[in-house]
Amino acid sequence: MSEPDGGTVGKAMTVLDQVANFGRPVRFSELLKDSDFPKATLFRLVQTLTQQRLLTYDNQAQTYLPGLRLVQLAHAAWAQSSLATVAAPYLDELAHKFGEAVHLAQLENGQVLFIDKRQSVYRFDTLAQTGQVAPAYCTGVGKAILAFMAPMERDHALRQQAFVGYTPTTHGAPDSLLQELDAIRASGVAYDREEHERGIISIAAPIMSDDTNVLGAVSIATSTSRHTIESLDRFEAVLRSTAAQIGSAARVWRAPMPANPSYGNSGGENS
Amino acid sequence: MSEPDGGTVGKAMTVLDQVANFGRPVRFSELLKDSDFPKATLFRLVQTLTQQRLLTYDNQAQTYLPGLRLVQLAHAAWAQSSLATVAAPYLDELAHKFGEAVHLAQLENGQVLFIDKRQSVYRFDTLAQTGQVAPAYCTGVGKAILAFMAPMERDHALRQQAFVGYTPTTHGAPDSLLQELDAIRASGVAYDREEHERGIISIAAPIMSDDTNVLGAVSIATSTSRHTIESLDRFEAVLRSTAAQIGSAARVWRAPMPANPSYGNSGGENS
DNA sequence: TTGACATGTTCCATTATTTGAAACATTGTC
DNA sequence: GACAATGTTTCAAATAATGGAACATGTCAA
Repeated sequence: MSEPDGGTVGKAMTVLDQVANFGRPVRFSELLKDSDFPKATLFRLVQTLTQQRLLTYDNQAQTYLPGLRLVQLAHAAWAQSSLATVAAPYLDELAHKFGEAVHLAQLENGQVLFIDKRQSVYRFDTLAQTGQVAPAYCTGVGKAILAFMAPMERDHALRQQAFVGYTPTTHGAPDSLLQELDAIRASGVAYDREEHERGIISIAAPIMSDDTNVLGAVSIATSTSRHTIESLDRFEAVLRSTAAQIGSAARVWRAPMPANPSYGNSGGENS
Repeated sequence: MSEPDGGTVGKAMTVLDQVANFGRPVRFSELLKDSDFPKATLFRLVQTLTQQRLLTYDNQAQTYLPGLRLVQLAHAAWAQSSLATVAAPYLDELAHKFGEAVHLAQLENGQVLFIDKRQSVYRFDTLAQTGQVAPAYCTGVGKAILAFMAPMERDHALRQQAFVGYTPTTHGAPDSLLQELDAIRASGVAYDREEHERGIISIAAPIMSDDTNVLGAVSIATSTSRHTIESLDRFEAVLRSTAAQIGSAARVWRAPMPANPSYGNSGGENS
């Protein structure tokens, strides 16, 4: 981690993230304490963000909060993300069929981002909510995605994992994870064996846009009070076929657009 | 409104909005055609946004889309917006009790922003989804909020209304709307008489944090095939009491935070 | 009341970033 | 092969961001 910023926009985003991560109304001085920016600079950044309605200022309590404009923008991002809209009916079906929690996730900057979810009829709540992020190395959806990524991208993603031990079963290092990813690639499904949250297990399948391209993953999550890892296999067949259906639906959805067919582009991030 | 921008961040946000409003993958040249920015400037703005993952670049199709980082940020905004989290159980209750669609909205920059919703059991879909925006002057929630705003703020908001005629019953000018707002203030509830969408009607109640401060509004929306404006009154009592409950819940929720009791702050916008 | 302290806001000369016309590069088309 | 369209880079000039320090405001203790 050297300098992910550089431009003014980057600095503004750093501050925005900072406020978002506080998870509660935050004072200017609190931000200042946590920030590398000098007082005057931070002040103007916060002011700019507030003007843009990316932050909200509560002048009763003199605190800042992430602004609602973000919710508005996110709707556009969500609606246009190929997966979310396409997958919705399939998630409904899965949730309805089994009554368990269903999650749809994509990888975003090395982390699992939950794009959509369906609640279990049993109303216990996993942490996951739309828009939330979780580590990739210790979630079912995360491992399902990692397993089917192109080796180069996967390595990049693996280097972003923190390998914090949330529970006794959490992977503590890349080695054991890599081994499991091989197994996942062979079997086609990934399990979360209480690796992130004690008492929560899941089975996840990757969503492929084609043989080599993973878009995201679906999972069925439940609690150890109702299922064991073994009994999750009851869901496997339907889960896999649903993931496959979502994949092809996404492929079709993407098709209308190209205008210039075929391209010989070989990887390469921009800048 | 001449130039809401000025800073670099403002310009970047303009571009981000532009991409979001396209509602589909968009090429650089399309953005350029629609933009006041010179080519090189726009190019660098788009590049910056992409680096920040506020935009996603599909180098297959050479198109830009709003980035998933927005979804992540929006979750923070949503979870911390006093209303959304506080109101959730009440929305559940309303939806369960009547089986009709329930909407929770706030005013954001003169527009109605849907913060949360519950689906009707009848599965007809109104336009509203979380994160979507709608005009204030022709929706139940919008009018409920406008009616209870402080006069100065209301005037400001009214000047932001476009008064487009979506249907025959849409208000075409401020005059008739103002009259209705008086009536709403007197009665405590607002109706949408197919003003935004033909066939969709709703009854809405404001959510007040105290006698003079409106936070948002809740509504029950249905279709003309199941209800008339008159039969919506069946919901009025429960809707009003729910709105009141959400209001006091929000008040309590805000209380825990201060740390330094009492404050003699008298208004004053910043900047 | 007074003074010390913490927090938040503004100034302004300096510095660094952004700007954009024009040149360049790449790809698709006739 | 020349042409057109789209996307990318360059570089001096214009602009915006910077941050140390001064200022303002409110808080608290003596």
